Amino acid sequence: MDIFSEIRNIVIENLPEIASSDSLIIDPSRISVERPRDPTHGEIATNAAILAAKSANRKPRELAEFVAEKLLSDDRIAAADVAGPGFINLKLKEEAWLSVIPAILKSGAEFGRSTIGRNRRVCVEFVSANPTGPLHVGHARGAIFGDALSRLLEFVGFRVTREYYVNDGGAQVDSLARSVHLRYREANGFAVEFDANSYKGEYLGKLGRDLEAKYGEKFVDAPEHEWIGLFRGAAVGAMMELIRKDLESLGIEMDVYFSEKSLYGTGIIETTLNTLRERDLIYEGVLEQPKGKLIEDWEPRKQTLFRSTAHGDDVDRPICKSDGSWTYFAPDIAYHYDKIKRGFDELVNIFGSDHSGYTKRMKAAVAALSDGRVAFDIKLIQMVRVMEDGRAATMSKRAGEFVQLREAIEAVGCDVARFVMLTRKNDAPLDFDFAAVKEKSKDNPVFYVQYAHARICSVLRKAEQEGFDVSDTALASADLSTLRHPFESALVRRMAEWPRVVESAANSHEPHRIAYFLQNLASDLHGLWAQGNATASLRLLQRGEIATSTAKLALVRSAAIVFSCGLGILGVTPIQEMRS
RNA sequence: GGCCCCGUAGCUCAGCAGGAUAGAGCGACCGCCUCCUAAGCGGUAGGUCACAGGUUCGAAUCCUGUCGGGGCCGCCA
Repeated sequence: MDIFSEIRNIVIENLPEIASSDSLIIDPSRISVERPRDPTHGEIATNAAILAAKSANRKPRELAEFVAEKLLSDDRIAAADVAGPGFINLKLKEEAWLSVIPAILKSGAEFGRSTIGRNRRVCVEFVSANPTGPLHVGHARGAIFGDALSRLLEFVGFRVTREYYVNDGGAQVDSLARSVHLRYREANGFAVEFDANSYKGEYLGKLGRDLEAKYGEKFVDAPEHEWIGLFRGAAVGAMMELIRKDLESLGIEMDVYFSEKSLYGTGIIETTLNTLRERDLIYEGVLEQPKGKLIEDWEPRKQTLFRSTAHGDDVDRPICKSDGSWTYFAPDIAYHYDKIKRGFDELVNIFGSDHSGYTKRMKAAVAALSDGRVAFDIKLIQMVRVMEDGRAATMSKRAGEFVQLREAIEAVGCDVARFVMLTRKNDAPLDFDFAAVKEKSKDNPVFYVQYAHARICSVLRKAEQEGFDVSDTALASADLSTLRHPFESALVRRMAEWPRVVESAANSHEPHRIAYFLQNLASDLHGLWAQGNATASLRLLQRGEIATSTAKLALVRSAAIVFSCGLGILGVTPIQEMRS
């Protein structure tokens, strides 16, 4: 049940009649039905008459009056006034708002679920960190964002595949293998001599010792080609195991780990490129030197290029290096072609913001290979600055002094980490402040929301002890007519917005909206609660006032359901009581 | 030189595919516990929405340009 879409439907139903002879042509999606900022403008305002006036060839205000009159006949609408350039400001009967409470109690965690996904299949690719070490806090943001978005999309009716693209085919994993070899030599009693490309992290030490235990000194002085493949495989396997555990500690489970290496030597890349070649999107050519960026040893070279400019990119992109081997772009194209062939209706990629220059060519490739049929969104995740003692900690993977995800999770807990990471829009930088995040106060949004939920659980426990039937079925049939106070009304109206918040968050791929909504909901709840301190009649539990108390319990219980549902989308466990 | 993101209150940020007088938290100031969890609540102060044009009945929101911050730009992924 979404009261806003119901009202919206009524409004639209009442539009065609007035314009039937004049061929009403407006885009229904432009009609807004929403709560105005200013409460003096009613409770729900719509611009429908303003938009319709043009095609109906009538004056907006006049048309608005006409529609308003008709809307009044609906038994949910208490008042319909025309204001400004032709807005229709509606006031609903209190019962119409209150009906959201039994609706929530009856549908439980399903309240707000929608079908806008229409069972379409969407592939959400996220993390995809190179398998060269454990995840750090920066990766965690993308991981949490991707998982929360996946949950959100599932909630609105998409069939979601969570996917991790493992970059196990490039030069980086060779460097990794060499670093492991150094550690292996170390385990054999040799001194390690790292170079600039080495991964120096301690986490490779154990792997070196394991390999020493298995192979002794067999590969200590052996030529690289004898051990590189073996070491690379062992290293990637071990690193992916680390990463899998890190994700697990965040409550994330991927459905598919797709290996880049699996694309090589199978003809898949060649097939993909042939598909593009048939569309005249592959050619041999020479790129110009990028202006404004000095490249020491630049010389024009003939390369195999992808005509990404045909699909909106700024320059065409190389898919072969000068020695003829693939660039990273070639397997990437093949990988996305594979996604398309697997039948996804939509693709979403979560990238670090340093990939911003990569999005256009990727979109060009998907558009070309799917003939524009597959929707493709790329969300760029901005930096996380880890703050400790008021200053930013540094993160450098190769130097091995990055802030490991594991440490952060152990310090603050998975729930806190998840919520905090989702309190910013994806394209805004985020400060992760260890001190603030551990604080148990209003400054900490997680606790603020959790506290609201716990308070409700607390009063429900107490009510049960005092003999109330607090089951959802019992509360759903409560007489709610005593809920008249502004704080109670505010909470009800907030909950009524939940379904549309879910939809807008899902449509825009912005899970942070859920987090913001929950903070507002918590604020409404705490406000109501505190009123009970000053005014006895606003206390939720009142001796002897069974009907009144039951109505209030129904109100807050439905709020608890919304909290629980919203936190569930964020992947955060709602807690029952704050006392530890 | 080009491309992408960002610029909203002292600070950190929301603002829902344009809507009416601009929102929250923190910080500042003033109040609220013999009473369900004060880990909370109420109130006051604080903004030419970077700037200049344009589209529109209507712009923080869309378009163009300027300034400022960040990221990226063949043989790393």
